[in-house]
Amino acid sequence: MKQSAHSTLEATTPGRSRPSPNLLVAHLSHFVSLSKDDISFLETLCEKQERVQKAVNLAEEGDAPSRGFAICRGLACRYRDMPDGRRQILTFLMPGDFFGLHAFLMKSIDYSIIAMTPTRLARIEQAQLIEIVEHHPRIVTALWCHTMQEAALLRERVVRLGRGNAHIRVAYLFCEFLWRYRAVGLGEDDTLWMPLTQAEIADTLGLTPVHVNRVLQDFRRDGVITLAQRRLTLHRVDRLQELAQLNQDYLHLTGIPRAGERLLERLAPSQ
Amino acid sequence: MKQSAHSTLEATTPGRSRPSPNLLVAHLSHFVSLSKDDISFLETLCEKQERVQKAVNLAEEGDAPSRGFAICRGLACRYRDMPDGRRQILTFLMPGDFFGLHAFLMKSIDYSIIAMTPTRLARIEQAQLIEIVEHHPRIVTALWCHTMQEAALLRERVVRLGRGNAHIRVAYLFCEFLWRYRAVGLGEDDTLWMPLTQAEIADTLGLTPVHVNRVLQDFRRDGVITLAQRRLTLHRVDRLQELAQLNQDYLHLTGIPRAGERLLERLAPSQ
DNA sequence: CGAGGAATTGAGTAGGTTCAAGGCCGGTGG
DNA sequence: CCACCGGCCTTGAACCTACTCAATTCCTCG
Repeated sequence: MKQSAHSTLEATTPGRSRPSPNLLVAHLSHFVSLSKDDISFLETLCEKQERVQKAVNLAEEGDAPSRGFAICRGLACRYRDMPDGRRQILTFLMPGDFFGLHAFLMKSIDYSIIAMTPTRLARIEQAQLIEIVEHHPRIVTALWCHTMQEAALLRERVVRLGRGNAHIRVAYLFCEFLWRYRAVGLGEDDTLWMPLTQAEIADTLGLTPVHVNRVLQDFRRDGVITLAQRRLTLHRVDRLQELAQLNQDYLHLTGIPRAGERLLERLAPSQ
Repeated sequence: MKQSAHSTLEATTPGRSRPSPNLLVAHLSHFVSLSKDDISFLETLCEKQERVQKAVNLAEEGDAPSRGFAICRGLACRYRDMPDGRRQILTFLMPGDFFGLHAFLMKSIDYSIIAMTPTRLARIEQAQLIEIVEHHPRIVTALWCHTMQEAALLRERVVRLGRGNAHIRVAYLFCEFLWRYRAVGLGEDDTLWMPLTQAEIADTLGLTPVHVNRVLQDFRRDGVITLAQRRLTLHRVDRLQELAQLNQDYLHLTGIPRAGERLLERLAPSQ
């Protein structure tokens, strides 16, 4: 029942006809359907984007959390440096992702954030956070869902690192990228932008660059992927997905259940 | 600056003189100071406790999320079964922990929960959740912090699984137990209740029972720990902590920063 | 006292690391 | 236009940590 639910990857966008061109809207709309007002608020957010070069640190371990951001373009990651010089990449921040909105509850953050490519982000000031909480309850709900999704992604990571071999881990990472890109309307077919170097993949999956390289060779030899010039094509997505042991909707994109909606309406009436 | 911050373990209870006998109160008080009203609400919650035997499943992967709970006594865990019969334990639910309160935002849960020992829990009905949101803003805030703490614990897990060898992982697990127990006022000295079997430790850390056994032998030989009859004593906590590469306050127990308090007051006035 | 789960120990194996060298490719400067 | 440089990728060989399989002992509990 559970383990066998490995069906084909689908870009599921329940309650939405087609993904919005604005990636924040596209992402959050998976969780809750937003009002016109919500949408235009998010679009306004994206008007003044900040450009950040590759390899620039957006935050450092130990910092007091500062303002929040939303990623409009590019790729960033949370990571942790180890005493011996190695590092572990924790999570990726992709277009449509938010971060730092809950961080004001912590005195310091336990990870650093770095831009892995040239990146554009929309800063979210306190004033705007307040505006969201006071006037955009559906965005608040969607951001909750976003937080739960992040936690779910971390759990998947733990499972792969704890019980998966190198091939499973790499397959998982590629599927994660494909699914998350599709969730915001990027990566139509099975080809996607994969800006990570093999060393960065290794840092993500707890492997060495050398071994990542060998796994990739295997996948290429088997005709499962093509990867060159930062473009990754997944032929045989089904095979990869099965290898990665991913089940449908692991991103929890199918919206909140009926009971949850009723409860929410009770807690925070939307109109 | 950051990496070298490995000082000695301390049971830090900022803003609170001594931990409350009620473990929910003790836990949440680390994040926000609760009012008398908040405290008596939590105490009332614990009056009708549900007893659950060892090895009983509290939830199954794929289930629609049901009611929430708080753990009053015992130990439970979230876990995931693998297709090949192995399993990965994701997180531990210890006395003072809450779960299922945000789950109503998801259509199904991606993990199972099982009681690892005889456990007592306080069920949290929807009505009570509503009461919390409407009348206990400080509890709401503390529950947010609790969620962030859970995410931080998952990140630590990823780091250990990704970049730590077996010794580091075991050392980390023991430190996590000690710190979390201390956070709710259990485990005064360096001795604590460790109900996990070696197989369960293995399932947590992505190892085999055999290898866990060998690591434990090493630690015993070096006089770092004593472990027998489910009682674990950490002599040389400092050594373990250094091995585990844990920095101070990784549980984020030192309360929310001033700026966060002001923001919260603005968003949800506490009186 | 018996039974079954848990812990322990040994020996052989394998997946991934380490170290090291060489090749590819894009960018830069003369 | 070409030569050089540096980052990234690739490949080989030796090594090592942790796994596998299997047998034995220890505990605990009925």
